[in-house]
Amino acid sequence: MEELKEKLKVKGLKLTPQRRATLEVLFNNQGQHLNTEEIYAIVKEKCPEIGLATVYRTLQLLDEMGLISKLNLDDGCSRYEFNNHDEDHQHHHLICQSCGAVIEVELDLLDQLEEAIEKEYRFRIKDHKVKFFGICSNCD
Amino acid sequence: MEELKEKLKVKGLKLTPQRRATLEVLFNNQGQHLNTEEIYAIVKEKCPEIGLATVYRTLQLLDEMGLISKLNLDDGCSRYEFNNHDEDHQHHHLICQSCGAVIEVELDLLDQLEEAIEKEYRFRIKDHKVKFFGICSNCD
DNA sequence: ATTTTATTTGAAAAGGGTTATTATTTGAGA
DNA sequence: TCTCAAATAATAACCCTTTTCAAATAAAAT
Ligand SMILES: [Mn+2]
Ligand SMILES: [Mn+2]
Ligand SMILES: [Zn+2]
Ligand SMILES: [Zn+2]
Repeated sequence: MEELKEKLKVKGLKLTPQRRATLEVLFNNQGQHLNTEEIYAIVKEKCPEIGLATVYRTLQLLDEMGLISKLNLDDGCSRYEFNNHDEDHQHHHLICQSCGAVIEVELDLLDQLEEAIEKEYRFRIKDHKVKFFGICSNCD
Repeated sequence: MEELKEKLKVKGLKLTPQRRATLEVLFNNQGQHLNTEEIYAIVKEKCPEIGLATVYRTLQLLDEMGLISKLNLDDGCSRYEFNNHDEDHQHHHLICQSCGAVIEVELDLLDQLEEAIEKEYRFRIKDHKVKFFGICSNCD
């Protein structure tokens, strides 16, 4: 939360109750992948006067600032999750093609691939998004 | 094209000129990542009577059949590319955060990670989508 | 504490990619 | 050729997201 305040100040932006509350919802729901409507519903509990447009704007802002990540599950809406600073990279996702479950993968194991890319393509990697599709243990 | 005919027949679906033409456009524009409107415009050259809704339906169908792949670049629309059967997996993409360039990566190098996932999570991997974000050599 | 000012907000409208509807056409097997 | 389920074109509807704009407000200046 202090980090949010600092990053906002640098850009001349304000720390509002709405922004604070929205970030708190993401922080308190780690491991889930909530869409904007779901986040809106939860934020309203603590911040009943907030508007849906503000939630959209805030999520966009928090994503640009790197505090949260957007996730696309091809279900017609954007989903978000809190960026845990303990992990140095965004974690990977396993998506079950049978039941739709989304599983978090803590393993990174991309160092070899990233090194090869940086060398071969002279591309400086800042971030990545990795999704694996298949059948989860419950469905197998 | 023969593969399309076979896969359609299995499901009791028809091989129409519209489907044929749409797949040909993707085949003839490999290396690009066209959105639906762009594909529609090109298909119209050979198939002027085709409707936009048919292009949407066909791209969805070809994606489900595994003949093409959908790509999300967070620019408000879906993009597609032909699945080259020479590659056994979908290739990775490098996305420049400065100029927006999209670069194809032929290296796979995910075997180690995929093996670890199959073992540790008992998840049978069928496919993957991997995007790297950073700065390309032109912008660096 | 008061004033100032650029930023932010809520409500509602607009936007825009995608999907659904429906009457008509058509591919492909009999 | 006949038959019929599947596909199409045109258009309306859908729905997630962004924009608009007047009012409110955080935060710096006084
Ligand atoms: Mn996650
Ligand atoms: Mn590609
Ligand atoms: Zn499953
Ligand atoms: Zn670039």
